[in-house]
Amino acid sequence: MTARHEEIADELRQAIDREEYTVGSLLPAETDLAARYGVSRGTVRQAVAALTAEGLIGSRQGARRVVLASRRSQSFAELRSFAQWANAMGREATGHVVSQEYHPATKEDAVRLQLSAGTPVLHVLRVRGLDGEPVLLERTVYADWISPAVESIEADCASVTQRLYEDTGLVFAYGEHVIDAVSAGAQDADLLGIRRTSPLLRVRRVTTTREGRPVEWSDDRYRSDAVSFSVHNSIDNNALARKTAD
Amino acid sequence: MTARHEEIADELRQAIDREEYTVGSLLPAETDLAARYGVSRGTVRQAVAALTAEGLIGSRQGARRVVLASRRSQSFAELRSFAQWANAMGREATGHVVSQEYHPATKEDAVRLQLSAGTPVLHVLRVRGLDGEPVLLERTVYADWISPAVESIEADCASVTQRLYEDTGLVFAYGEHVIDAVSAGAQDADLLGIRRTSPLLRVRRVTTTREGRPVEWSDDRYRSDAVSFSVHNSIDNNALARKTAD
DNA sequence: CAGTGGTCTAGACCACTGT
DNA sequence: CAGTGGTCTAGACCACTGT
Repeated sequence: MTARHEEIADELRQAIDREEYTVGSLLPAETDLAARYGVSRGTVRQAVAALTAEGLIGSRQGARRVVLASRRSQSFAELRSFAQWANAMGREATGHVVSQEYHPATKEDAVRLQLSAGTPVLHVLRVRGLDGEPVLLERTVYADWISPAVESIEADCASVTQRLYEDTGLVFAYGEHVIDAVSAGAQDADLLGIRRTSPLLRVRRVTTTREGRPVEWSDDRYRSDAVSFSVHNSIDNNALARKTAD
Repeated sequence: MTARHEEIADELRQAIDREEYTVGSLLPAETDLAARYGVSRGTVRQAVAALTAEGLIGSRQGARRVVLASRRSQSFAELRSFAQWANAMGREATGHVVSQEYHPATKEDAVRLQLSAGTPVLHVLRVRGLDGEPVLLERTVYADWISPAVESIEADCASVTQRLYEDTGLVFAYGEHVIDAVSAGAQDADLLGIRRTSPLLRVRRVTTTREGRPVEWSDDRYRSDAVSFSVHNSIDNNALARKTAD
C-alpha cells in the first residue's frame, strides 16, 4: 500500500530520468499536475516536496519549478545500512568480524549509550567490503541489552542491521553522525590494505531506535579512494548520500 | 513577515531548548498543539515537519512524537556561506586571496559550468580562517559571466557570497557537494600551516542560481582538526551541518 | 478500544514572477 | 496583468499504537 503522493513522486522522478523534463526546464504548474493525476493540489505538493528534498527540483514563490538534476540521490536508506546501500548500487556487500569482546562501559560509552558506567558492553571490530574489496573498518560498541543478539551473529554476516531486525525486530530509526578525516593508523592500514597515513573518511555515529533509545555507537573509517559522501542542498533543504568512487 | 508555521516551529525549538520538553519525552498531540496555537492541524504539521527534518523529533504513525535531541542543527544556511556559518558560531570569518588569474576553460570547467571550452574563466585560490586561524583552502573557478564581479572584490573580503549579492543581486541557491578525505599536498600544508600528508576533509562543490545556472565550482579543503560535518538522519530524512572542533 | 499521526480533499487568500 | 507557488482552513477517513 503506497500512498498516492509517493506514486506521483515516483512517476515524476522517472519522467525526469527519461528526460521528459530535461535539466533546466520547467515542471508543469501544481494545478496542472493535480488535474493530470486526478488529485488535490495538496497531494501534488507532498509529491514535489520529496523531489525538492532530494535536490532534483528547485522552487520559489511565483515562478514555476525548475528541474535541477536528473540523477537521483538515494537519501538515507543506504546510509542506514552498508549492505542495503551496496545492494542498491548493484555491488555485493561483504563483512568479516576481526574481534569481538566484552569490556566494562567507560564513562564515554555510558553517556553515549545511556547506561551505567561499568556495565559490560560488546566491542566489535568489523571489516566491510564491496565485491570482496575492503573499504570500511567499523569499530562498534553495542548497548548491553542488544549485545547478546549481536554476539550470536556469525562472523561473516553481510548485513548486521538486517539480521538484528529478523532476530529481534530491532529497527535502526535515527542516527547522529559526525564526519571528518583522519590518517590511517597501523591497524587501519593493515586491515584495509592501504599504506599508513593514507587519508580516511571517518564517520562517528550513534544510532537509536524509533523510541529514541541508543543502540550502538561506532567509529567507521572509509577508504577515501573507494567511498565519498554527496550532499544536495538548497536554501531550505539538504540531503546526504554515500557514493562510490567513479 | 514570518509564516505562522515558522513561528510555531521556533516556539517548539525554544521549548525543547528550555527543556520544557526533555529528550526522550513525548510532544503534545497535533490536535492539542493546534488548539493551543489557534491554528489548523495542517499548520502544526508544517511546523513539526521542520523539527523532524532537523532531527530534533521523531515520529511514527499511531504514536506521539518523541523528542530526540535538544541541540539544534543549523541545517543549510551556514553550509552555503563560510562567513555566515562562522558568524552564527560567534566566530570571526577571515579571508585572503592568494592568487587570482584567468585561464581558458578546460573541458571539465566547461561541463561543470555549462559554457564553451576555451572561454576565459577566473581561478581564485583563497585561504579562509576562523578568528585569524587558517582552516580552509578554497580553489574556485567562476563562470565567465560572474568573473568580472569577483575579480573586483578586495583580497581580504570576509564574505564573497555577501559581496556578490550586494554588488550583483546574485543568490547562491543550490549546491551539489561531494565529500571525501585527502592528504595535504605541499601547497596545502604551507598555506594551512600544517604538516604535509595531514588528513584534510575535501568538499568539491558546484553552486547554482535559483534558475539552476552554474555559478562556480570549487575544491575546498578543511583542516580536519578544526572542522567536521554533522548529519542527523532518520528513515525518511537527513540534514547536514558544518561543525567546529569541540 | 480510544488516541494518534498519515493521507487527502476543496476551497481561500496572498506574495511574487514574468511578460 | 494573469499565472504561480506559499500559506492556511476545516473537514474526512484510515493504519497504527498502546493500554
